Amino acid sequence: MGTRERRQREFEARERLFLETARRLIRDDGILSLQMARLARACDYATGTLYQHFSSKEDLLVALATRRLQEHADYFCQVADWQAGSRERMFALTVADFRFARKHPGFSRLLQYTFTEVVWESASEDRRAALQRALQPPAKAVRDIVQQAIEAGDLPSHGQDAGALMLGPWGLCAGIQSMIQTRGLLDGLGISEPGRQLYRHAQFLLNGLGWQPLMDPVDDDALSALVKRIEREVLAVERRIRAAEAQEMQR
Amino acid sequence: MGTRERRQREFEARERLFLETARRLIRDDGILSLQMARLARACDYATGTLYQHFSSKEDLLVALATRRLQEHADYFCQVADWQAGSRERMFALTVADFRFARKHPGFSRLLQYTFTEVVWESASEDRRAALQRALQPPAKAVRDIVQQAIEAGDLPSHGQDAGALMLGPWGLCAGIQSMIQTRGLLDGLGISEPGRQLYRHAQFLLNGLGWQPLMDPVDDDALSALVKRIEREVLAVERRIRAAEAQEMQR
DNA sequence: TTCAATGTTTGAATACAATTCAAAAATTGG
DNA sequence: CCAATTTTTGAATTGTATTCAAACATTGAA
Repeated sequence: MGTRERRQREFEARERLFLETARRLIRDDGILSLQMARLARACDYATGTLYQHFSSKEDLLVALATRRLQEHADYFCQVADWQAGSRERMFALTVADFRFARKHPGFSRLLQYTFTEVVWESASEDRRAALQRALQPPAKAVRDIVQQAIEAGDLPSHGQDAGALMLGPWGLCAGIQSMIQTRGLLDGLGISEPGRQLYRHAQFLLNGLGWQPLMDPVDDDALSALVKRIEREVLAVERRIRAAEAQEMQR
Repeated sequence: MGTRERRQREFEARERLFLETARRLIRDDGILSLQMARLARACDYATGTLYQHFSSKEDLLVALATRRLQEHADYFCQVADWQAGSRERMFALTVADFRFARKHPGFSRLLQYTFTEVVWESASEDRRAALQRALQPPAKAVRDIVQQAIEAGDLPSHGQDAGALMLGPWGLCAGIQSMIQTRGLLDGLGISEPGRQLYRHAQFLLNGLGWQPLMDPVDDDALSALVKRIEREVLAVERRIRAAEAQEMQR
């Protein structure tokens, strides 16, 4: 008797409904104006029901970030599987991350907000753990690229493990993206074309790590060509995901 | 008749009182439990008076971040004046930033929170502009180091201006620090000693930029010695600042 | 089928702070 | 000294997150 399982499935479906609706509300009106009561109403449930799923608003935000991160992660993992040299694939992650942020600006802001003490510490331990779990596949994808690069002789290990080596490219990307997010910040510092700068510095760092083949980050033509090539591939991946999503919708 | 000026001075003094008290309250109880009414009471003023200074709680947080940034900036500018090679000075900024974050963990979290859409966009235009102004001196200090390095032949300009070149080291530092801030995040990814990793990757990036003299970031002894040396100098600067502050207190 | 026990949903009530604003107090200038 | 003006006050207002007692639904034993 699958009553318990059915219940469980229904509960999960309702949670997805809440999260998807929250996402839509945030996309339309911003994080600032998300209200628990409105969200519940928009899903035709009472406020209290929402609290069966999420212990607080912050808890919901972390859950939302986790869900979006999973999509981001799929995207990421597929980029990592791209048939190309290890350095190109590593760089492609930076491009993918940047483009994802461009395409879903709300998500990047939500993630930035999520990792803030105020939100992170107000969420439940379970939600934090779930987000950490969602972080594992993309982290593994990156680590694998690093590992393969070491094994192929493209990257000297420097006596470090793959996790340590990936922190730099990841941190660089996250840091610059976060600056880009903050309206007016880079303009105020007189820095233009931040996306281009991100790409350049990612290449500078890979050069510094001795990741072969070295590339001249200020050879704009070569860099643009590479980004274009990656975008073609990334777009293809995106289309595949979108198709898979559409199929799931139909079910 | 200096009545107006006196008023002005008193108003500014009161604002400082509010900000210093807010800082203390946040240090003791965290950002989460800062309450406008409590803060006003702690300063022996009515809630309404607080709103003469700050248009909202977020406005106050941005003002607070600005004030702390100014201290950070002094620290920074003095590090930049340190008598040493351009590369050592550039790296010293990373060390200074990391140590400042260690010493004032609340500040780093506040800054992270400040640049979040939720806070940044809720603050008044004036406060945002003030924060941007406070960012100019440290930005100039960094730019100057880059500029001097180019002029001294330590760093190829790559046809880029100093602002563009500093974005990488700055972003790397900000990104990794932000990850360190989020409790459990790096542990969950199996990354240990993140401070050490930050230093290493900063060096990798400087190497990638071709900033002379190149250094081996995984020569732990050399790196530790350099950090120790910088800490000695940085500590000296800190003491000088602390002395200046004490003097100001007496006035 | 019936019914007590158990679990779930509801939304009005509660709680909590941020923000406002009318009245009181202080200051100014004539 | 006083009327006009500015500043301060803190209780009232407002907006929302969160709770919880009552209503409703489900289950499984008799």
